[in-house]
Amino acid sequence: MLKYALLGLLQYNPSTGYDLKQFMDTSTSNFWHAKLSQIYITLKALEKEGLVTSDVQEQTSRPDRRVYTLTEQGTQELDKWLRDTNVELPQLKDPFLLKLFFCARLDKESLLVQLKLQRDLHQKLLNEYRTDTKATIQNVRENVPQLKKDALFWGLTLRSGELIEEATIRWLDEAIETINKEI
Amino acid sequence: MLKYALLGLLQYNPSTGYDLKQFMDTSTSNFWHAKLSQIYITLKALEKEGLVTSDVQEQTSRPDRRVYTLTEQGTQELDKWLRDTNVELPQLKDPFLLKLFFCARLDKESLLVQLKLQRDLHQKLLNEYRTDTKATIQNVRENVPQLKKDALFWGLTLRSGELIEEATIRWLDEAIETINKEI
DNA sequence: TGATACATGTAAGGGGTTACATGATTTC
DNA sequence: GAAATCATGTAACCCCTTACATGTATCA
Repeated sequence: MLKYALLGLLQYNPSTGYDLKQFMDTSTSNFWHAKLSQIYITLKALEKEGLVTSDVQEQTSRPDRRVYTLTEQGTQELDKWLRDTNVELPQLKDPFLLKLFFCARLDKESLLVQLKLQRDLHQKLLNEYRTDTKATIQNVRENVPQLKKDALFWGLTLRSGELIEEATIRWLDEAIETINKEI
Repeated sequence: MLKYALLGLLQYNPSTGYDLKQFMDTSTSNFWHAKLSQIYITLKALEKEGLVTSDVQEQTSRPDRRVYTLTEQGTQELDKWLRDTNVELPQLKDPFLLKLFFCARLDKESLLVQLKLQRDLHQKLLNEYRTDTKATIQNVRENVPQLKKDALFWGLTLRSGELIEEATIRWLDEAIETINKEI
């Protein structure tokens, strides 16, 4: 799947692994993330498959940059993936919910501390979505005409994050209330 | 993390790997899942760590059952994990959102088909939560007094699923409308 | 007659994390 | 003087998925 994230990002600009990591961290991190080491490995594999090419830009005081470019074949692979319908739901893994499932063993105070901390973290993320992320996308929409349509879709994924964070915060408030009443 | 899922489930009953798989599929699958092969491997590792013990129950017309039991040390490990506060948000990976991020490349019709299919899948899951899953938990709450407190927490994780599915469906409706209007 | 449930496991390979290695430049 | 930024990569390890291997009993 990282494969497609990289192909997708490379359609905008030829980039180094380092660039792609930065871009992911500020755009897809909400629903997709990767470590630099894995990005380098995957880029190498994509080149072997002929989906990207790379050339080295020499630098003096920095390590040389290996810049990857999407090939025609890579573009086709990306399009094929986009058309291929997801017929299943994402199988998410959420360590916090797993823990909560077994929390009958835990004392009330620790429990409330953990729920409130999660609430804070989600609230912070939601605020970030509503300010920074929103502004970044708005900026592209207004100032980079050739990415206007892309920005619409980025906005949809952002809106998903916003609605899910709102729901999560409401749930945590409800859970805190339940615990306070019933334990 | 699967480690803790298994320790947590074993607190209720000594079980085989097969049993644990069944149990996970009907209780935690919403936020944690695993393949049988991985469960067998992890149980073996837990036994090596001294967190569970196993004994074999011979059967005639079926393969023998290897029944795992939580040890005192295992119980302590589980409690330690429960008390250990999650100071970060879950790093979720959602292939559908990743794809949507790049969907400016896709034609409107395919796009709408994919969004509507996702909507159906999420609606089905939500219905399941509201009927089957809810009933199962309610049943334990009313008929198994020693698990009444546990059932409260199971209910909280179910409620999280319900709220998130509702939010997701609302988001998909909104997205479909946006696409219809703006593309 | 074929699928499903029961029941356990191994092997190969993919994907991901953490740690290690290097090293100049810029910023605090 | 220390930390962050830029920049690439390897190695070890862990977790997970898919496929393979085995075999009876029951249900449709």
